[in-house]
Order: sequence, then C-alpha cells, then structure tokens
Amino acid sequence: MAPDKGALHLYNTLSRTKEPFVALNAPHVGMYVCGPTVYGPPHLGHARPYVTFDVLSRYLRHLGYQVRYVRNITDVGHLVDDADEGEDKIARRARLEKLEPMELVQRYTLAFHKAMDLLGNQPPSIEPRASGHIPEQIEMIEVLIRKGFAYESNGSVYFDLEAYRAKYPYGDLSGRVVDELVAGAGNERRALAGQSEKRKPEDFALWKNAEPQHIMRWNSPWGLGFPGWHIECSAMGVKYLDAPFDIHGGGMDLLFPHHESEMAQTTACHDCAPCRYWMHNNMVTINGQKMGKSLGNFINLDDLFEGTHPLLSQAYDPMSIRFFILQAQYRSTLDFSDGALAASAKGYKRWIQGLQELIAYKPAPSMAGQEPAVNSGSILSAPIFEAKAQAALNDDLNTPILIALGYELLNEFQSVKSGKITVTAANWTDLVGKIKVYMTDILGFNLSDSGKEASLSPALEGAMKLILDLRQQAKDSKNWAQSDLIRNALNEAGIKVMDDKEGSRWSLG
RNA sequence: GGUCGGGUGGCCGAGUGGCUAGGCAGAGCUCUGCAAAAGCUCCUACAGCGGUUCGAAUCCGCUCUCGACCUCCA
Repeated sequence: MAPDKGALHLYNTLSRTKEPFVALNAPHVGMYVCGPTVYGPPHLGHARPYVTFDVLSRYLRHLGYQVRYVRNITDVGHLVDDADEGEDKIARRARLEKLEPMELVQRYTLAFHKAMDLLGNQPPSIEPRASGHIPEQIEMIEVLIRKGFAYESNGSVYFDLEAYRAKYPYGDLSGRVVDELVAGAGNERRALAGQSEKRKPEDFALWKNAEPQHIMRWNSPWGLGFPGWHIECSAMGVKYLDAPFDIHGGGMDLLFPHHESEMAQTTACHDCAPCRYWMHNNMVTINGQKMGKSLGNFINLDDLFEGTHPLLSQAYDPMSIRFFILQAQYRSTLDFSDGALAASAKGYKRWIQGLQELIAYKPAPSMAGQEPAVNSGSILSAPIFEAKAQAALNDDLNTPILIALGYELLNEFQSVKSGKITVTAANWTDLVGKIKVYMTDILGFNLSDSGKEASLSPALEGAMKLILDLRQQAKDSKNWAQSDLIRNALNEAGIKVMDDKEGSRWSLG
C-alpha cells in the first residue's frame, strides 16, 4: 500500500511541470542516479546532485517507501575532447600516472566514497560498476541490433536514430529537434571520432572499436572494444530496477545527449520508457562562472574541506557545504563563492548549535494563566512544524524553506527560554521528535552530536577544567593580565574560551 | 544560430496576483574587566519598457543580460 502522508510533488523534466509523485509499484520505489566517472578526485560538481538525491531518497523512505537507490560508478572511461581526441579519459590518466586503469579507478572510487560520507550522504542501495556489467551491455546491444535499431560498422555499433524515430518520438526529454541538431550553426566544432562509420551523423555509439592505444578493452561479438557512453546506465538501470522504474536523476548537463539517448535505447530495447520521472539538478557555478578545468576555477572537495584553494580564504566543514547546497532549491543554479560559503558556514553554526540546544532543552512546567504555544499557532507546536516542514518538502524538495523553519524555531525558542511563551512537556517531546526527523533523518544534519569536545578525551576534559579553574582564580582577583594570557595562549593552541554569566566555556576551532 | 533555464535588497537565496521568507554583512542596543559568544531592534528589494488587472516581483509582450546544453565530456 502506498503510504499517504500528503502529496509529494516533483518536477518532471519530461513534462516540465511539477507532478504528484505516484509510485509505480508501491511501497517500492526505484531510483537511478547517474554516478561519477572516477577518473579524478571528487569535486564540487559531485556534491550537489548526490546531496540532492540523498535527501530525496531519505524523504521517500520517511514517507514509508522502500527505496532502491542505484547509483553507478563509471569506470570504463569515455573519450576526452579537446586535444586528447580519441583517447580514453581513464586510460590517459592511468598512463600519466603509470598505474593500471583499475588501480586509478579504485583510488578515485575510494576518494569519492569518502567525500560522500563526509558530506553526510548515505550510500546508495546498489552501486554498480560499468566495468562489471559489460555482458549486460553487450546483451542489450545485441537486442537492439536484432530489433533493427542498431547496426555494426567496422567493429563499432551505432544506434540507428532514423529507425528509432520511425517508431518512437525522440527529443521530448531535452526538447531537441533532430533535424536542427546537425544542421545547427556553431556545431562544426568537433570532428567526432568514427563519424564516417555512421550512417547518419546523429547516430550515437553503443559499442566502440578500441584503438591500439586504448587500454581499457573487452571482448565482444564485434571485436575488442568498449561500451558507448550511454549504454551502461540503460543496462544497469534495467537490470536492478526493471523498466520502467520510478525516478531517474542526474545533473542538467546530462539531459542531452546522455539521458535522451538512454531513453531511446531502453525504449527501443524494452518497448517501454526507462522511468516515470526524470529529475535534473541545476549546475554549480564558481563566482558566477561555469566550473571548468580550463577556466582555472575547478574546486575539488578536498580543497574545500581543507581550505587549500586560491579562491578560498578558509576551510569549510563538509556539513556546512551540505547546508550551503540545501539552502538553495536543487533546480536553481548555485553559485559558490568564498563570501557566500563563509556566510553560510556562519549561519550553519548558529543553526545547528541552536537546534542542538533546543532538542536538549527541558521546558519548565507551564505557568498558570499562560497559554501554551501549542495552542497559539506557534511553530513550536509539533503539528504545525510538521505541516510546514512537510509542505516545503512536498513542493519539489524545497529544502531552503525547511532550513528557514529551523531559524524560526530558534527565534521562538528564545521566547520559551525567557518565559514569554510556554510549552507543554508533551508537545515539546513531540516537537523534538519531529525536528530530529526532518533535520536529521531527512536533511542529514546530526543534532545529537553536540559537545564534540566532550567526547574527545577525559584527559583533555580534566586538563581544561584545571586550566579554566586557575584562570577563574585570576579573574576573581582581577588579575586580568593573567587571565587574558591564558585565554590567548589557549586560543593560539586552537581552543576558544568564552566567558559568560555561568562561567567559562571552551571549544575547539 | 538553436533548445532550455535564470535575472529578487551590499551578498547568498525562498516566494507565482493582494498578507514581513530566511541567512550573511551593516547600524544601534543589552550583557560585559576586556574579548568572544548570545540576544533584542533597525535595514522592505524584485533587470528595463509597455500591457492585462481594483491590485503584479508574481500573468502577457518586447528589450537588455547571465548561464547550461547542442552527439560519443560526466
């Protein structure tokens, strides 16, 4: 039975509208997201889609669905453009670094996993590798040939778009019109490899004959070669999710030709569309510009987390990056700049620490004559908070609104602390539970992990207590030079000391 | 040239017909040995020009402008 907890609406690229989400085989939901090509270190461009679809899978699970989230690892390499025409990306890097291609793939796969983990992304249910599914891809290509939608040419196999278009529409997803594609001006840029082998220039490769220098190669009915770019997603998506499955996600840059081709291949092979909903996250820019290696503004995630990049003034905590990403709706472009990141990191600190304090708070019993917030329409009322949080997510995953609700909670929380408004213990317990559900389970921010310092080590705790006691003695005797000396020295050692009414607090960093 | 998506206050970023989004920065204040942190208050925008409407950031048209993609780059 499909759980009914309000109506989730998702923007479907295919219809260009927000549609109510209806699972094809409730309570199961199949979701396929195009994964990374592991030919280099994980970068900013990887952060956004995987945070976005992580939140989607978490929310679907919260709604009661059993989600199978499949995200591939592309490790068979694809052609590079520019000067390296015709040479496999992975093979090229491997040669440069004098490694086996698979060694390189392994290194960057691990780096990718680590970055995803730091960003708070849960691993997908299945993470199939393209190189581990060569037989499935070959099999699919054979079906396409048999059905007359593909042809072999000089050891390569191409998708016959003309044959396909005679039976199915093509271009609906991306809004392309084939006849304009090839004819279009400004399109003479690339002399595509193997263009002469094709019957029509718009045909795309399913299997590519391997040149001698191409290291990554597999045996096939058409000779040594490697699969075309699009076929892996089609083959693996269908293998693990069946066609049609519910959701196919990825970056907007994949819309054409990648997803359009996937759609054609699967449709031609199985006579049904690969999926019901196509979702695309918008792109990331750096200081308003596309991120690109040639533009010199490429930011790897490690650089971000460690602050080692000329464009960055400081290191950014991975979870503050997650926060930054979720502060924008996934269909808007998101501009990374040092200023925006710094602002967001600061806001995140207040947000997370405030909420941590909130969920640890034990409200005093209601005072007579004061109306509890639960009756006043305040967001501190658990049902009201939940209704608003759910409405935000149901509207095509509007995470910025949900984050803003967190700030609203903190605002009202002040009034609770100062006794201006009262809450009932029962409602407070409910509210804390809901906050954990939405902010932790769904958005992925850990609220119970306050006092990172407290768990560091009892030895440090003890030492700090001693130091702060000594400092307090200095303060009591108005020996400001001494107390400031201690505070400054600790500061230089990376320990912040702050005084308030109750005494001194300290924290790392 | 084509297709698609944008242009919101100093910055980031929600919002699709009337009701203060939110954050950061800035200003003032509270607290305070100093500092920091925290809290309170203030800061009311919607690229331009027309149009529709009682009323538009929100709908329509035009202009300017930015971005993505345009077949083997994920």
